[in-house]
Amino acid sequence: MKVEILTKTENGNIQKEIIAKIKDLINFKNLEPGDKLPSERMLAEKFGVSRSNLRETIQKLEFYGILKSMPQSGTFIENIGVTAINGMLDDILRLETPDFKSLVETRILLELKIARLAALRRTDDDLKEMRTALDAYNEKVRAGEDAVEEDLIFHLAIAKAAKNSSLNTFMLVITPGIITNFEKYHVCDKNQSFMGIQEHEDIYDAIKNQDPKLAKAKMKVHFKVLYQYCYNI
Amino acid sequence: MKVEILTKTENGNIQKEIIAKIKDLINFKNLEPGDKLPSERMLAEKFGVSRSNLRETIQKLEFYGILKSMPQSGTFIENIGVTAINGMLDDILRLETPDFKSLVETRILLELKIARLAALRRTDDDLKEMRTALDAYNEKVRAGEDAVEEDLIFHLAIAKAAKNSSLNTFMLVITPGIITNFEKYHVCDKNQSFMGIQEHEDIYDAIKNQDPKLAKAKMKVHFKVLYQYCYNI
DNA sequence: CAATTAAAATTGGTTAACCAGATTGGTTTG
DNA sequence: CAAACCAATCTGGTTAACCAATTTTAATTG
Repeated sequence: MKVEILTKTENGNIQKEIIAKIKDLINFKNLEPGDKLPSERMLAEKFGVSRSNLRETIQKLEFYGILKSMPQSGTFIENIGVTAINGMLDDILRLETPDFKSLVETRILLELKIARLAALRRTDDDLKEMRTALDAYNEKVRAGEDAVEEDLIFHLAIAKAAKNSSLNTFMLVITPGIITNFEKYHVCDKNQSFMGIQEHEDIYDAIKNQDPKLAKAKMKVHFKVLYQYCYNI
Repeated sequence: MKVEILTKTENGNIQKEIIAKIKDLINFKNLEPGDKLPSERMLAEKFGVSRSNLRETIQKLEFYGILKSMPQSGTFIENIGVTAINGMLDDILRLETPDFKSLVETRILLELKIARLAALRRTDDDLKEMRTALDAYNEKVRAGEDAVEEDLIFHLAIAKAAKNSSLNTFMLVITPGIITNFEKYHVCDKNQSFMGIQEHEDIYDAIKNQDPKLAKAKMKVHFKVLYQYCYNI
């Protein structure tokens, strides 16, 4: 029931080892925020790992805002306190690969908010894109074909209309794991797709009429089956 | 008002160019899901970029579940339809660096859900960790010192208790941007910290008593000031 | 002795060479 | 003729050499 996302299954362990060693370095050597880390070459040798692996790990910690590499200068500890850094590093080390349940739970949360925001912020162009996606979906379903992709496109169109780039990014990050599991466990069968037509139209209408409460409610209906399924798996 | 997160400010543009070229390749050469991409060396030359840049981009698309590299074998297109891939690639290309407003909006959404889940799922160990973090926070505030870090640790402890790894990851991803902006715009002044003591205690009590609704409500109170601030910036 | 400047060493980033394993095509063999 | 096998080749991953810019050091000069 594990999903390969947000963590590299391969280098994951070696990366975690490196992160732990960096944490030790910061604590043991009493490095303070703003201080410079030893050079990549030195650290790679000290840790007994390749420089490329070390660089990948540093990039990951840059992504989490803990380190910052300056070209031809060095890698620095971001200007947040050592307590916070320790807490975040512990969390990163403890992070597991999200299971399907986590993904679905999170997706529903995101999509409910997105529906609300989309109803509030959608432009006419957004609406047009949603309509196009929805038509493509309906056509596929009526033809009795698989429409998981078209479904996805519709939901991404809504996300775009919500005008929140963080939410958009998270939707994208979550999506592949969802799709893979859908296909693996055959979550979407034909019947559900047919029900989906009306549910999608309801969501679309609510967003069109700029009714955030209704949009969220209709999205909730849409996810009800998925929600229950996810909790019985 | 831009935050350096979720996108590399530097190689961002070159990466987007590469992604666009990969998209063209898939569409123009009619590559289907499951197909193998040309080798890294070939693509690097064809695109006129360095192999390392190409590899970084491929890893990013692997992260989004669009490509999959197999050692000593090749890079393959994941088994999702070409429509979905096009939609996702478009989205990735359009992704902006989240602004502060997006971050705060998303953080509040995540934290409200997290508070609810934590109240439902917290173990006694979780509670102990939260208590420790909270004590550290209170002490700092009462001493008149800055307590942004201790605040963060407390919130991360709640997130841990929510037992949802996706939500945990997203909190971590969002956090650095929030901290940076907090410091930049002096969001947290001493008065707010003092109010924070009671607010935090309320959240803690609700989670301790396993009252999800109250936990969410108290978290909402806690974020009210931030929310308003965020919408007036 | 202090200020200046130039050169040498150090830095992260990039490029090219190398590696082990998977793939492939042709050859051999039953 | 088909199946088994082996070597040449191609693959992503790794390592080492290289680059340009920065930082440090030391020599020079007023």
